Amino acid sequence: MGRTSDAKERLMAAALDLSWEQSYGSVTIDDICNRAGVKKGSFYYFFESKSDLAIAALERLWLEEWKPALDAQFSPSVDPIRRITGYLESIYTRQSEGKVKSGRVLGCPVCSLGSEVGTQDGKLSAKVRELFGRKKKYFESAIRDAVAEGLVEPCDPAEKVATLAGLVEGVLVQSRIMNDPELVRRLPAMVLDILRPKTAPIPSARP
Amino acid sequence: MGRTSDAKERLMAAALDLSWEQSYGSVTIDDICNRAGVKKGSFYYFFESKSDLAIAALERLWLEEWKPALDAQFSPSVDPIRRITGYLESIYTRQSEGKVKSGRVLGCPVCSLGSEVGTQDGKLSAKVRELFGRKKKYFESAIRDAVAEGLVEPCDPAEKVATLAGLVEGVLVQSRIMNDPELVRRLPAMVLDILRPKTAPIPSARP
DNA sequence: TGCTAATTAGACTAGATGGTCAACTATTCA
DNA sequence: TGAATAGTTGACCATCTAGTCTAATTAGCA
Repeated sequence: MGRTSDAKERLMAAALDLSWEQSYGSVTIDDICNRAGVKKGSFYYFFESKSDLAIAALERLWLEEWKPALDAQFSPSVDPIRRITGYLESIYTRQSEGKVKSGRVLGCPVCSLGSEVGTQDGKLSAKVRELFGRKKKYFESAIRDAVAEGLVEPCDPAEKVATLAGLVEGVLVQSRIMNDPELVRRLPAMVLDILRPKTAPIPSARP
Repeated sequence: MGRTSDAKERLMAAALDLSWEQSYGSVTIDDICNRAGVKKGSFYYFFESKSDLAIAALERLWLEEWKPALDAQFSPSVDPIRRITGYLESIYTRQSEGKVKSGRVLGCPVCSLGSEVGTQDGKLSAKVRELFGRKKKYFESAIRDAVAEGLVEPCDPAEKVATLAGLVEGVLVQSRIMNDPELVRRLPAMVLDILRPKTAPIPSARP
């Protein structure tokens, strides 16, 4: 009963895109409404505030993009080391596609947003931490499996993941600042240099 | 001739502090003026815009803080590996002091600012890149020296530095988002795990 | 078909923000 | 001492922005 609409979805997509292309703080509610083709009255019908919208947009990002991509890349049917390098390669693909489309390397939207609001918006940065926490589990599991299969030296998976996550996020931030996808391209090699697998990881199938 | 003032300095310091504690975009010119104890008329007497001020503030940060600290830490009289780990330890000291003072781990001000304005303010992000470029030279030189002294395996210093810089910036961003200085404390160990020095680095003198 | 709830349009307000300006004050040096 | 110079002040304006409110519209359902 009553009419239906995808305005809510469009608002979430617009908010995420704009904060990624520019920055969370510099994007106004009017900007978001314009990009989404939605009037402000509708915005406040669906969301309480920009922060509220951003939290919803992050959860949507997880469900629609990150989770499916991670589930596919970190499938237990894939060699543990290859799960990680394959994922990093897909990051490179996305980033250099973005550079072609928008002329810019945009880095990780969640990380940029998190760094920006980390000291201010409590609920929003809690959501950012939540997403990172979920993502970390994929890496931890891959490293645990790699250790179990004797592919890498025994180590504390949590510590290794802290190093890897730091490196990956850092390289993405650098590539955003430098507008250079080349850094991201080298990410798999950098990570292998940290993991030092005993045998060369199984390369991905050529499509 | 004419009256003198340190208002310009106070404005630069206030701008840097506020953008670090919060974010560049969310800090208004009024905020900066209030923190500096300066009226808006004076602001526009010294600077054309917030962006103009930020550029000046970054150059000041380099001259007053980064350069002296780096010159001391990366002195050729210090063991090359120890230059790097010593520098990372000093980062940890600063970050955990900040956490005690302000209750927050603030990360790297230049990196946060760079990530935020990277796609928008051309001149400002050029200044950010310039600062990173200068800093990189210290690391490259240390690694070249380490290779020359046979402390680490031969490698391309530029590539190694890209990895190290990515890791360091990434860990700082993560520590800001997580508000956890512990990550930064582990940074020297993470970096040693990448450099893999053949002999244990010479520990710093206990004061 | 018409009822009803879901959605939209868009005008409106209050306050924040960037930016200007002319008058004012302090300092220095000739 | 008194210009000339360097810096300060606060009022002022136009614009932008978040947020509100009401009347109109539309889609699902009986």
